[in-house]
Amino acid sequence: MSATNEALELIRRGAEEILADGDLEALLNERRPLRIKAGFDPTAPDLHLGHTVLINKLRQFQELGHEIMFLIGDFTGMIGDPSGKNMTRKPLTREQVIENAQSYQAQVFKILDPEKTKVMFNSEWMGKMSAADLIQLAARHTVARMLERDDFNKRYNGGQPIAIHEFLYPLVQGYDSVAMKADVELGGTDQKFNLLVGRELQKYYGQKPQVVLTMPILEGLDGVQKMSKSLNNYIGINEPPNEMFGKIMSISDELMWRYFELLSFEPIAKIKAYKQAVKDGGNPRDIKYGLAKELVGRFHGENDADLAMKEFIARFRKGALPDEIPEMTVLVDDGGLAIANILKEAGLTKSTSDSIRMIKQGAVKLDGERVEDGKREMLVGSEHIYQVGKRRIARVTLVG
RNA sequence: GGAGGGGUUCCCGAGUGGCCAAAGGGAUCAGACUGUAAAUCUGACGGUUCAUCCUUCGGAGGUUCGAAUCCUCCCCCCUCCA
Repeated sequence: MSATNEALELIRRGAEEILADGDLEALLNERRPLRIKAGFDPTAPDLHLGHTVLINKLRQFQELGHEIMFLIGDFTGMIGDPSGKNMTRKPLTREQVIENAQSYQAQVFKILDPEKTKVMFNSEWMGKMSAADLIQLAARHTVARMLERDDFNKRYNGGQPIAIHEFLYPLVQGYDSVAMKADVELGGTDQKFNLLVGRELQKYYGQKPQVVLTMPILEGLDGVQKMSKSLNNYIGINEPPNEMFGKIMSISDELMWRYFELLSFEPIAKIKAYKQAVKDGGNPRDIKYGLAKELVGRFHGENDADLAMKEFIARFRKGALPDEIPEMTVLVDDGGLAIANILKEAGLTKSTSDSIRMIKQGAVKLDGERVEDGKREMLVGSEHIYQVGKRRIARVTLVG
């Protein structure tokens, strides 16, 4: 396989769409570091694995020796991107933008090599643009074409307001490509329209139109809806190793392959081999261990990943207690307190009713022994390990 | 401004005077099983002094022995017309 073909295979991995694929091949054949652009709204500083799909792709380009331009849309952030939203988003203040941008970088450099990443801000050129320039830019696009964009279309037909400045957003994003002389721009599938505007504008400004590469939106833990914080089906990249490991192990065996494709750096051939192994009767669990270890290792280091795996096996396969059990004290008024109440006070259950339900279901253990009677009183001064289900554990001391 | 439809427990959604703490689904949690916090099956899912009593069905009043269900006013959302 030629170097170009090898690169193409890597770049195409997981990609939803590449426009135009032929252009990409031609670019790669130029044998020079390509200028790869990806823009980020400085709004969400709390990244989860879903966000990393795109960043991983950037990293692949980086490894192939291309120049990554990480664009922070500080100027556009002050406008507010309406993509995929049905409502006009409220703009950010200058301070928020700067703060978010820094937090962004700290997280992104867990994947990208900071030495080889150029961080740019679009206020650099947009801030200098005159009103006349802007109107000229706006003249490059028609209302009808803007209305082709799905979300604009829906809102327009649905009688929802579209503010004029929202039309400017794709134009500004497109102009960024001009200012940056981008060879390739990456974005989520929801960004496709905006990315294509970049091609149009580059042509107008006498540049070769950028190749547009869109990446799919990653499904969350449920395997159906997109990963997002508000749906609470996400794995945050700043989550503690044990938590992250457990969450990855909790995805379905089927979803695991999707995560391999989009999140793992293992070569495709190896993933194919895994699939075959499972087909031949191998245990998908063991392969999932590998995925969990790789991802935890990426964000916390190999050591922590090893520890997380050991703890997972000990706890969930062998039913052992975790290494570190949170300690807490519960204040008791008169000598003793019923177990049901202790669980509630210790925060192991939501309410006394919840405690009673859990006990009924056989979920509660006291020093490893199943609790049958929630009314049983424990005395002041006693110290025991209370457990609700497999995951909620605390060493509770009663004090008077 | 006019006409109509609607706001129910985390979400969707049934319920039109007592059998309603409120069907069903989703999410969640637990148990069993297991090859994993997969899959599957079972159960729980307002609070409490737990076979009791209390608080919930947009808000405030009212009718009634009794209301999520009927009446009055108010707030919010949607559809059609102007």
